[in-house]
Amino acid sequence: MFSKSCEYGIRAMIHIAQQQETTGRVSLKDIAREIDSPEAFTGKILQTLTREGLLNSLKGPTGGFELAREAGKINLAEIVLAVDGDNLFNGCALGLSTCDSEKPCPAHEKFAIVRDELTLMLRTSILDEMAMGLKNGVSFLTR
Amino acid sequence: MFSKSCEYGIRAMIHIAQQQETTGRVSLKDIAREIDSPEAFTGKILQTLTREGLLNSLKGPTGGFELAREAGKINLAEIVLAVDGDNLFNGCALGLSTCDSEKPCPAHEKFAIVRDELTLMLRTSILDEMAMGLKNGVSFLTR
DNA sequence: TCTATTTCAGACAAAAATGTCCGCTATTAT
DNA sequence: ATAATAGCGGACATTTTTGTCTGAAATAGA
Repeated sequence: MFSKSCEYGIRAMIHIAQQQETTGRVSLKDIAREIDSPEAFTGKILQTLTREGLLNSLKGPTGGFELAREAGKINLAEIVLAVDGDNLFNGCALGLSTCDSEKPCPAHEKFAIVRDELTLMLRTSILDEMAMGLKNGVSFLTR
Repeated sequence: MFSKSCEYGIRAMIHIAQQQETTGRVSLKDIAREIDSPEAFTGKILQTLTREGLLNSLKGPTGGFELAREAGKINLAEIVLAVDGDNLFNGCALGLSTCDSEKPCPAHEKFAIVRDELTLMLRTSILDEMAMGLKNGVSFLTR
């Protein structure tokens, strides 16, 4: 569904949202440890998220990452788009480049419905709600 | 969403379903040409589908592939499962190995709903209906 | 200023997915 | 029988994804 990079990216964003409320900026080392991901590789993904405007970063001691906007205004769809691009949202399920409602593939109609629901679900999955769940012990990020 | 292998596999199965009604067995060469896929690679995927019991194959002149069951009794979920495995149906959206309703990831609840709908959509996408759409010019497999 | 810390950038490495090639086997037709 | 055809199996090649390493740049604190 999502690439490994995207999985790490989402987990990192949720962790940052939950962590920065109490401790401010979060370091790569802390993030990688908490979400159980390879540190250097996660660094690359956080760079991407920073370039895409979803994170701010600061170098040096006390440096680290923080959300570029408040956690109530960032949703999963943005993160997926930033890391994996728009293929999940726009691409044909069967990989056809010409598939649209004018010239649909055999799965187009049914697939469009599910994809729209997936898109909606991602757009309505807000970081602060997920961070809240983590804090309350309702959900977990441990593998 | 699906791997390239899976996209080719689905397109091949739909083409076979539509083609075999009139011409019987369908050759790899014909399939690869019609669904615009690399021939040798597609051959590997058809071997998998044959091993998984979704296709029958026959060697030699007049050989080729045919559906192992009638097209009305094969759905997309079976093809996806045969080629890509069960990760799409069972795996955690964030890649956590421990994620379930007991110890859910922050996206578990919302994601489960969409995934169930995707599963249902795949189960109710039947080969003969899609083959029909192709034959009637309602849908297309050309890239 | 000097040092320690932390992110950034680019090169490099390993693994997985995608794709190719070739000889073998089974089957059909002559 | 023999030749031609078409799928099978395994090795090999390429590309993409995933992951690592190193040195540079920026920043904070002593």
